[in-house]
Amino acid sequence: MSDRLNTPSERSVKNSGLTVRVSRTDDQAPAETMQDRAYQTLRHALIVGKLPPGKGISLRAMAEDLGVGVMPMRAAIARLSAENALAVHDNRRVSIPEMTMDRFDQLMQARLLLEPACAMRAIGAIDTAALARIRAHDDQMNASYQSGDAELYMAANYAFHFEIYRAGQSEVLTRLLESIWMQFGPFMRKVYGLVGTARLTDKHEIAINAIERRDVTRLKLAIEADILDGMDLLGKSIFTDANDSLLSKGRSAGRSGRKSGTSGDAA
Amino acid sequence: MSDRLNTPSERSVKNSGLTVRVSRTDDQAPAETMQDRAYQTLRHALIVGKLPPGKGISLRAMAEDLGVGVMPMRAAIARLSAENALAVHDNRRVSIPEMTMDRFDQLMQARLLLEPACAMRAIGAIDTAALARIRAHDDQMNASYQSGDAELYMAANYAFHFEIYRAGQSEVLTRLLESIWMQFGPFMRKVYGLVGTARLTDKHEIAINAIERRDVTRLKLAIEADILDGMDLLGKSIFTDANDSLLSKGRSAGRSGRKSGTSGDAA
DNA sequence: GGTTTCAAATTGTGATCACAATTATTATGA
DNA sequence: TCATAATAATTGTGATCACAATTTGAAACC
Repeated sequence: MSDRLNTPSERSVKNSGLTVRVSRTDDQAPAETMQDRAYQTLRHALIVGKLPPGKGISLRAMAEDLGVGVMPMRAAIARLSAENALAVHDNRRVSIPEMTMDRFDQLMQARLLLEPACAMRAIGAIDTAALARIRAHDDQMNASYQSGDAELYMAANYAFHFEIYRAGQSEVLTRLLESIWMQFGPFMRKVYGLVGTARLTDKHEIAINAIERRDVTRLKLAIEADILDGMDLLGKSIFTDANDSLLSKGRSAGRSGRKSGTSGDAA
Repeated sequence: MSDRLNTPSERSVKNSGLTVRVSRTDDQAPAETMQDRAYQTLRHALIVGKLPPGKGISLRAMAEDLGVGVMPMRAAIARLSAENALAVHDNRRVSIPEMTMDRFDQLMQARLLLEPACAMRAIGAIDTAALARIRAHDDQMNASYQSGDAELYMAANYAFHFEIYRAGQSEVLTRLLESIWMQFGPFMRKVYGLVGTARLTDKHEIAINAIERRDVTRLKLAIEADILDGMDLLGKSIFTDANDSLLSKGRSAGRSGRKSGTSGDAA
C-alpha cells in the first residue's frame, strides 16, 4: 500500500467463485479505477451466468472476494443496480434478480425490438476485420458448445452479438442492450443446464452470410430468429411450477444469505 | 403564436437552480434515504430540462446546493451516470451530456420501438381512475403550454406518457424508457425555447380516445405519431451549424478544458 | 419438540479525512 | 503584450470510522 497503484499490474486473486481477473467481456472502459475493475468483474460474471438468480450480494463480503476495498465495491454495486443488473430490495439489500415469466417476456420483447434495429444500423460499418472477429466469436461459441463450457459459450454468444452491434457505433442503443443482457444472463445460465440446447438451424451462420452480402433484411430476420430460438427453447415451458423451484434455488436476499457459495450445478 | 414557451435564457445559471424540494416526477421509490432524495431531485431536474446540456456537475458543489452530504450525492451521481443521464468523461469529470444528431436519432428510434409496445401492453390495464389521471396530465400540459411554463409542460408530458406505460406494469421496459427520457430532457428544454412548439394535431387526444375504445392499433399509431411530431419539430433542422453553437452553449466538461460555461454568473 | 427471547454478528448508509490529478489563478519571464 | 512557470483551489477516488437496522445463533422457555 505504498504509493499510487494506478497500474493494473498486481491482481490479488482471492477465493470464491469469481476471481479478480480483469476479464473484460468487451472493450469497454479502460477500467483504470478500482471501482471499474470491480464493476467489470461483476459484469462479466453476470453476462456469462456465473452468478445464480436470487444470490445475495453483500457489500463487504463481495469486496473481500474481489480483493478490492469497500468503496470501489460500493460504487460497482450501485452502478449495476442502476443498470437493473442487480436488484435492491426494501431492506436495502442487494441480490441477483429473480426471473419471472413476465420479466422474461419483457426482456425478450426489448431484445426483439432493439437488436435487429441495432444490427441494421451496423451492417454497413462491418469491415472484413470486424467480420473476422464475428466469425471467431461464432467459432468459439460452437467449440464451447461441444466442450460443454457453458460460461465460455455464453461469453462467446455475447461477444458475437455485440461485435455486430458495436460496429454501428450506436452507443445509446448498445447501452440499453447491455443492461438487458446482464439481466437475463444469470437466468440463461441456469436454464442451459436444464434444457438441452438443441440448436435447430444456426441463425448465426445466416447472420454472417447476410452481413457478407450486405443484406439488411436478411440480417434483421436472422437476429430475430436467433432471439426467438432462445425464447422458444426456454420460454414458457420453463416457468412451470415444477421447474420454478429449481430456478429459484438461491432464495431472495430478503432473508438469509448463507448460501453464497451456490455456484455449482454445472451443465 | 409560435414561441409560447419560455426560453431557457432565464435559467438561473448558478448551480443553485434546483432546490432540495423532494419534487418527485413520479411515484417511484420511497426516497427515504438521502441518496434517493438527491437522486430524485436531480432526476426531476433532468426530465423537465432544468439543467442545460454540457453543464458540468461537481460532486461537492452539487452536494452543497442540494443540501445533502457528499456521500449521498456521490451515490446519486453514480446512479444517474449508470443510467446514461449524466456523462462521465476521461477526466473522470461528470456533466450533462451534450446532444448530437446521431444520439438524438438513436434516442428517438428507441422511443419509437419501445413506447408503442409499452402502451399496447398497458391498454388493457388502464381503468377509469388511471384514465382520469392521464387526462389530468394532458390538461396540465395544455395549461402549461398556454401559460408558457416549459418545465411544467415537460413534467406533464412525462407524466402523461408514463402514466400509460406504468399501467401495464412493464417494469423492465419502463426502466429503459426512463433512462431514455432523462437523456433527451435537457436537450428538449433548450430546443423548446428556440422552435415554436406548434402542435399540429393533438396526438394525446387521439391516444386517450384509443384507450377509451381499447383500440390497440390506434393507440400504437397515436404514440408513434406523437414521437414523430417531436422528431419532425426539432429533428434534423436543429442540428445545423448555425444553431449548433446555440445548443452547445455550455461546453463539454471534457478534454477541451473549460469547465461549465455557467461557472460564473451570466453567460 | 417447537416457539420465544436476547445478545452477537453483519448489513447498508453516511461522515470525515487523505491523496493524487486537474483546473484555475497568479506570478515571472522574455 | 504574450507566453511560461509556479502556486492555489477544486476535482474524483478511496480508506476508515461510526451508527442504526436487520439478520443470525444460541440459549431459555413453555
